[in-house]
Amino acid sequence: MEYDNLLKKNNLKTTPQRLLIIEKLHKEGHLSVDDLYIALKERFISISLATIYKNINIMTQKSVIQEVKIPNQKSVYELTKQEHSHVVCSKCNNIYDLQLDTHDLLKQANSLGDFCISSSVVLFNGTCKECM
Amino acid sequence: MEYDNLLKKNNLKTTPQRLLIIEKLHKEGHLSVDDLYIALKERFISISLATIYKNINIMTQKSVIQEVKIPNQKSVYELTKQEHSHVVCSKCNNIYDLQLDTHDLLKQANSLGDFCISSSVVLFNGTCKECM
DNA sequence: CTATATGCAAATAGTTTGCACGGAT
DNA sequence: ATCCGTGCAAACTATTTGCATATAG
Repeated sequence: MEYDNLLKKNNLKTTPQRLLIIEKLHKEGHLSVDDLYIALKERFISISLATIYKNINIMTQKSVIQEVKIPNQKSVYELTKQEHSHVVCSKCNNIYDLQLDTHDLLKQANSLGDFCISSSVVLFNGTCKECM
Repeated sequence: MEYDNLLKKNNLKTTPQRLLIIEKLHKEGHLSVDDLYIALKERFISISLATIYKNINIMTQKSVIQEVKIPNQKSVYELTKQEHSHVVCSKCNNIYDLQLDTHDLLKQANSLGDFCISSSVVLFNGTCKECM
């Protein structure tokens, strides 16, 4: 199990709770605090919301996971991976990953000369295939 | 005062509190709930946080203003205007507006065929002129 | 005059903290 | 054996709601 390593590398002890958080995020992609709480509750009936929060916080700090803030919605979390964009479907509200070339965008932003831009976060609004 | 119209158009009564919220946002650009509370408190000593929240909520609903969510920071609000991007300076944490051509970006996102993209929100991280 | 906004207090939601116990290394 | 994680309860912070009064139209 590679998740194990991911945790060890960051000096985080491997616990079943943490593994399940990571596993769920891996499978589902994007989950809110409540999503995670409900999901983990299925396997760990007495899990506490505090545990979810503590783990989200420490794993975010260690960049194992990261928060995705979305207009008009609760934040969700995802495993940290290669930089990418998101699409929020305005029908089903699902969130999808998108691999984009943001090179030109960064160049454009830098060309104004007022800023030294290092990274970008792009979020799209639209409709997904299933909802079209 | 044009703000007056902005409110009337949306069936919102013109109150000094609302005018000041709009005025502050116009001048300062991006303010958090607390920023606004502190700012309005100067003129209206007995203003309530509830008033700030109620006004932010209704004006957001009517699209007079809008929330800007930023990674690792409190949300701020701005007057609704032409679509634009934001730069967050990682030194001073100020937020700047940026007028970008996102045409290519949208095209790129649409060209994948999996989504029908209607709009984008772009946020840059970098350093501003003063902090360089 | 009527409808809506304000300010206060209370209620609710969301998140964090401290501590005793249990599990990982 | 030690350190860290978990779960619980309590604390705290953020936001919303209900109501009486005040103000805009």
